[in-house]
Amino acid sequence: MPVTQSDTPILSAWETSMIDVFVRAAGLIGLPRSIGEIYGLLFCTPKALSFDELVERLQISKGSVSQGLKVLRQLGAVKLHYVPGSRRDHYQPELSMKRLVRGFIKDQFEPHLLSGSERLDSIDALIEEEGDEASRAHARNRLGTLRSWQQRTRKLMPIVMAVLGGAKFFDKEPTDEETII
Amino acid sequence: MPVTQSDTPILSAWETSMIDVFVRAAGLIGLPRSIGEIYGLLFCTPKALSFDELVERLQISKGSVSQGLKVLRQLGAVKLHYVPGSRRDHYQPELSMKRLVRGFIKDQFEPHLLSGSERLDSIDALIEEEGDEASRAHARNRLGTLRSWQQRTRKLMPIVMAVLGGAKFFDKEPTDEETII
DNA sequence: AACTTTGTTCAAAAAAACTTGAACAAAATG
DNA sequence: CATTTTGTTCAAGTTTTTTTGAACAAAGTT
Repeated sequence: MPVTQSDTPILSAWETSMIDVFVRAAGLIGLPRSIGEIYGLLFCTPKALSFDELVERLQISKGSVSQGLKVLRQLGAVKLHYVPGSRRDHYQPELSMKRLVRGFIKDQFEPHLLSGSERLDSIDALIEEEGDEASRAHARNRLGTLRSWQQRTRKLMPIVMAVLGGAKFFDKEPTDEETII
Repeated sequence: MPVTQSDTPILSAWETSMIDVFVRAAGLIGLPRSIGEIYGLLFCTPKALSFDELVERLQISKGSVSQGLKVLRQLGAVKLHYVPGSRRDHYQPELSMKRLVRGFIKDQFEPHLLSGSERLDSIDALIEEEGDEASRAHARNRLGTLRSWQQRTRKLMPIVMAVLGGAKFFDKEPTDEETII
């Protein structure tokens, strides 16, 4: 008889499905599968989970869990939860969409926007080395378009955060507030 | 003497830098380098470019250009531009940020949101197979959170589009309108 | 202090994504 | 209709990203 994984399934059907949702969502924003799995399982589970429990229930390596939790902590997507009588770190998911989005923007988006501004300035300089004035004029014009896109993106962020924060500037129907914002 | 690529550089310094900006931006939204290069070069160039010109100036394969343009067309990020007296297709970049963002959302985002709704419904069913009521209650609660996130994401999109459309709901200082919206 | 527990690091392996180029299809030209 | 032009497709090759697991560090126990 061949060695099978285990007789008791480690994840229930609904947990597997819900984790799948998070794996896909992770892919959508450019994060690896394992990170989706970790956050997903934490999201499914009522109590805080330890490092080992994540390794065992998800059947992924310690390395993946370690690096995955590191990223999730950086993003503010998981919180350390002290469990009396245990030396292990226990983790709970951040459930506030606003905080999740803010963490993602701060960590993955803003840095690129910032370095983008500097790059645009250096392109500005390069354009002046261009041969004829007609070319320079066109190049400057396009650079201007790019700068306007950057500005608009920057203005958008606070608005997004405001909307996620529960402000209902544009709501047509009232939202039910039984769940966490 | 070894064979060098060419004596005349195919791209100027500012073009290379600006294309680099688009390559990074492409990476940020999960699109391959080659697509960033193609859109970037079109963005830099005053006149419409043909398939062959893209292959030659970017020094990438026909396959990459073909597939890249296919995706860019789907996204509405490039437009076919008829050039009299030429059988070749010529391409120009979409310069409206609003249209670019709409194309991206419609093509890459909405489908996932939609299929997401169906998935959530099927999870709902799976939850009822769960053993004890306490577990089911928690699972339902989390599913509710997920649904609220989805709703909020959906509500956000029209607001984003409105802001990019030039509406200035939240502006503090007036924007200069010399460049394309 | 020796041992155990807990978690991190990082080189190598595996998997996924991207690019290439040759073969092919479609349409225009002579 | 044979030929050339133009662009697509897709299997194979390349590069990048992700995962693994063994070695290691840090801190707690006995």
